[in-house]
Amino acid sequence: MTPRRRRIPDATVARLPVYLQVLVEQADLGVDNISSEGLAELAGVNAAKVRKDLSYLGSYGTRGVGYEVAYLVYQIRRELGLDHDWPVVIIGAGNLGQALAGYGGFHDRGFDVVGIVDVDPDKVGIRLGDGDDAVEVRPVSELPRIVARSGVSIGVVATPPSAAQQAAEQLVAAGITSVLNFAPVVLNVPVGVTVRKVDLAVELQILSYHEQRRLSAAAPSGSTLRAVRP
Amino acid sequence: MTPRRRRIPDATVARLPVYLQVLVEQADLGVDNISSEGLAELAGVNAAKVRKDLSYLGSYGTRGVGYEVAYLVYQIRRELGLDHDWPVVIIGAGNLGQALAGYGGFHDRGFDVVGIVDVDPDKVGIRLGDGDDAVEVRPVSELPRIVARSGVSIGVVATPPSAAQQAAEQLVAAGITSVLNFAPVVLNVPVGVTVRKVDLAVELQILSYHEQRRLSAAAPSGSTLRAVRP
DNA sequence: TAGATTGTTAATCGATTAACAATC
DNA sequence: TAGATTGTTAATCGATTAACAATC
Repeated sequence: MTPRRRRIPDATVARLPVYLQVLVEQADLGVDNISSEGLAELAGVNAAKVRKDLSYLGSYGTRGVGYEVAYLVYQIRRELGLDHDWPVVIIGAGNLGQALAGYGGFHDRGFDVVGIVDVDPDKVGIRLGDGDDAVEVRPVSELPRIVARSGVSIGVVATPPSAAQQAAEQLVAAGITSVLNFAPVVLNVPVGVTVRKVDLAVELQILSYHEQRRLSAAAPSGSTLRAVRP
Repeated sequence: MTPRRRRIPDATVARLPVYLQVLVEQADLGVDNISSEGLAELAGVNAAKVRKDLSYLGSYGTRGVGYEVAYLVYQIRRELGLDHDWPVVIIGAGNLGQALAGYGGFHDRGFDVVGIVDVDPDKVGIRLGDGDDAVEVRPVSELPRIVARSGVSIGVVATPPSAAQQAAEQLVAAGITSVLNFAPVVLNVPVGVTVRKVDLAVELQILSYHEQRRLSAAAPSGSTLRAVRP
């Protein structure tokens, strides 16, 4: 009854997809072996971190030689659960929802948008994406059926902020256990449901902070840009 | 010549926009004062963290009372450089670039898309967004002019992965100092340029990992879902 | 064997949290 | 004054990194 493998640190889990991406690229270039130093360089991290991260997966390298690219790709994919495709459902077919449904980057990396739903009857029926991967916007009432039919466990919230909490509840009620939230609100979900949040404006706000610092670093010390204290 | 303020930890900078979002919401609801406990609850973190984070900005609370919402909004905005709008330019007018240019969430939070460029002549001329904020796709050759005219310092890379590095170089050459990268590649930029990366598929991959764990936790110990070791 | 590179240990660093004196 | 809540200290935890023995 002991777990087969210790928990992998969050920080490592977040980097594994980056290593995977780099390794797949190298495999395509015909590279068979790579050292922690080489992988680190390409992934933009340091070599000790690469070795430590990979050591959580097991001892898959060869001392004096490095790591076999194809084998490492296989192991990282297996660890992340990427050895099979994942169906995904999107709730909210506005600007962003439509772009996500039509975004090839998901399908390319093993995620199939099997459904997109919206409350707005005017949006229902719109076809998004192309070829085999095209989906049609359906009413929210069909969410449970879509989830049940396709065995979806990952849902994407792409509604306006005011509708996001209800959307999340509808996803959870339909059986979704992982949520990717694009709405700028904090979602409340039952324990056991995993939420990740991507707030596009927040990313810009953080860049704004860095730009701001750059400006004040550049400003002369007697600058008029001084902070105002009450 | 000493810096007016110690550096704020990255983890804190990443949370400030969340506090800001919650505080603006509360201000709209007519709430004047909030305790670290209340803000923590709404932001989904713990109260000690809120107090520590806010303490990096200064001592803006009142013991026994809490924080004045409006004043905290003002201070966080000032710290993040959000006391004025920021112009933003997008390179790449595919699916994602078009969605970002038309995405109201940027403008709502103080970011103006002042230009979007693409190498594809077929894309040039497409109008995106609506009303005052509409922009027209322009050729990449106009990038330097757009940056110079609008004083843009933040650029968004929304090209396919194969074009992303060159796109980043064009942004930097045009004078951009902060880059938001949506392409699934590691960008190489000169020191001094800040890059943040948002990889939509990576977010799904991390959720995939959590789903995978959920499955193997649920599977009986003699399950056929056992990992294959060589 | 000599050279290279992993996997792991131990040191360091940074972030989180509990606890509480300060103070409204 | 009594109750509430901040701001800060100190303890804890987790992540990063350097260093090096193990080993190909």
